Amino acid sequence: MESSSSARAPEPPGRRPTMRDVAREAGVSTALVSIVFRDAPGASERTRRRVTEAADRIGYVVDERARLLRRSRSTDIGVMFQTGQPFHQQLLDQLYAVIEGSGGAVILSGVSAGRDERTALAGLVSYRCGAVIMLGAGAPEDQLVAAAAGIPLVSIARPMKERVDWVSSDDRHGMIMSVDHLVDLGHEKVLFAAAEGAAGVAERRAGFEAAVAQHGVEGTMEFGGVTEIEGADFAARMLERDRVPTAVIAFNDRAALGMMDLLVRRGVRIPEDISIVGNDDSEIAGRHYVDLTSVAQDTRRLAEEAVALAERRMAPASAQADPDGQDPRGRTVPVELIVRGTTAAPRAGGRPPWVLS
Amino acid sequence: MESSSSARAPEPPGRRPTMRDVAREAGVSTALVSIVFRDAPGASERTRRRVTEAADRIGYVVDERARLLRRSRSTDIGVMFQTGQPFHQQLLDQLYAVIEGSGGAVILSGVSAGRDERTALAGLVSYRCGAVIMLGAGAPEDQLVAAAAGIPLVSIARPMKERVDWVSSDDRHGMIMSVDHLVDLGHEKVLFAAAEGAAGVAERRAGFEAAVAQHGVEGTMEFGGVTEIEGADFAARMLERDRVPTAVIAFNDRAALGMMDLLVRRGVRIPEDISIVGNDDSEIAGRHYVDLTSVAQDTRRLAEEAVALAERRMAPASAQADPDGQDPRGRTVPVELIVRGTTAAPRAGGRPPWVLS
DNA sequence: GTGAAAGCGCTAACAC
DNA sequence: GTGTTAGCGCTTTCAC
Repeated sequence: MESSSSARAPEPPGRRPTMRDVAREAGVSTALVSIVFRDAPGASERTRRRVTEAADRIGYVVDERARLLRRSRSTDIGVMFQTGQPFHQQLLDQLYAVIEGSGGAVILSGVSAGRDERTALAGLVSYRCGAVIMLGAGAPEDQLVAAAAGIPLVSIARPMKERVDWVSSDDRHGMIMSVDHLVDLGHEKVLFAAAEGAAGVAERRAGFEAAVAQHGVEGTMEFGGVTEIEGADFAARMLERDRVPTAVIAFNDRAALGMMDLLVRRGVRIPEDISIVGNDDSEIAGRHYVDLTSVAQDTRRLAEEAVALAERRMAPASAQADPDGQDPRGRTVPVELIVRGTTAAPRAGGRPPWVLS
Repeated sequence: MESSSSARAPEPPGRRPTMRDVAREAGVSTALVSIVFRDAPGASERTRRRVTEAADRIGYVVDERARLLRRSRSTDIGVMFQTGQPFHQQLLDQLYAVIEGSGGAVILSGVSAGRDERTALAGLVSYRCGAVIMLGAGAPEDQLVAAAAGIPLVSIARPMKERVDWVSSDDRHGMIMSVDHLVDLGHEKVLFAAAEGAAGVAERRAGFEAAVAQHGVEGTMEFGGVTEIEGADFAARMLERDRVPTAVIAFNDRAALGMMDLLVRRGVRIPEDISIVGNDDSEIAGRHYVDLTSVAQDTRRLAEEAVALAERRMAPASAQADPDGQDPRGRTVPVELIVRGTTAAPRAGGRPPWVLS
């Protein structure tokens, strides 16, 4: 009893069909089969059909390994992402769409607790990707460059210094829009719950400072973290004080969610007692029962720009778009403030002791 | 000005170093280099070091494509996962650990809005994985088998009928433990907010029915969904009724979270007014400000079993562990009930109208 | 331990 | 349009 195969696909004893088998079955040459499967010019419509039908009949599937090996200069794009990061997953979706939409292939490599960025990059290098797009890379630029062993790198959501291309949201402007919005509502004291070491911290701090200075309102920055639990802890600490701000800008939606969760449980009403602004506009922010005002990143655009950058570096040097040499390494993508239910004008004489007098 | 390379890695004019280059640099044969990089027997410790040092010097990285192509029977394991599914990401982490920990390689393929399971599988097939592990596959078994084109399939968290191996948590038992726990606390009327089409629904329903029958308590099943928003909607509908149960078992943690969120905002206290049990024990359930009683899945064990199954099918037919032919297709992994703060004894004459009289 | 040689399945250049 | 051919970089066998 044969128990090794679990499919009904017609499978000759152990061996997978190759192009040669297809050629024999269709009565043509292997070169023709190759042309058909590459969608290259040089075969009539009728032959094409004849070949694909023969391939289907014997269950042929093109062998990507051989294909890759042969066209030594690969145009596949490697993508390094952090497992469990919702935002990375959104970007992944977009990258798949952009790259595969234009006929390219993507090779994934995850970063997790037991698998660092160097390991992830090494895997990608061993597949000889034409370029690698990194989502939220954390390692120092030099290490990344070294691990990439000459393969061009593009970083999303993590600005780089000089040797790696990057594309990132306009965090500075997002922060300015957030402050503008809160000031428009009448808030006079705004708190930015920042983070440390996270992507875009510097830009957001700068934007915050510029905006509060411009409006002449009181702005303070504290550490609020990037996860739900850090946000919740931050909110708990905040409630222990004598005075609580009327408006808080969280570093991201996850932290905002944690804050909201704890505040609600403590009886603080949002937005009656306090206004909250998130960052990222993650999928959860839009849910009707969360309804969080947030700065939306344009993930589609981020993906597009990153792929464009990657393809530019993959292209042979002769085709480099910028012959002047000194091309900009970074690009910034516009963001948008999505106003939802967690922000409103501060209530005159709100509800002490929650509200800053 | 040379602007094509973004690394300082020593890179001979355009060409990447190959094994031959390493052999020349180290003054040995290519066969020896191959032995060293495969960790195969046949080289002295001294030679090994000489070779690896030479490789480092010229920046050699093994070419996985060629390697794969050459050893035609690949033992790489393909993993198909849904993007944006937190639980899949946890499994992914474990799979990486288990597979790479034992010297194997994993190839990822994501399923998202614009990329269906057939496409994801096709990608894996074209890389000639030795086996594919699917996380939460949704397509009908026949379609999956057809798309796999003869490559053995293993499904995690989605029981299959007969042609595909699977491993799944013991959902039935998890449900029984949940009901037992609530009954122990004194609840006499329990509601199961089930889902439709989700993995393990049948098992959970069966477990629920068996448990309530055994305890002689009143158990009802309704649709509660699998996402936060569905959970919140469910809770809203629940509150509109005259009588509200004292204990609810959510289909998963995400739905439980949505329920809790809405209930808290409406002033219902957990667990004073109502007890909630989740399923999955996702990372968020353990956070102190959520503190959700939940049925924990053993992701490590799920990964291990799946890999074992995959490796068994990859092995040549002669080595099949079960020569009797009729081997069990599915395996079940024990779960554990993690009791946290969202469950407690019902208060005598709770707080109408929330509590079922 | 070494070197030579065959070949994995495909692509691409060439002559027909 | 078609067939022939030479590798891509590696693994693996074999005689030395």
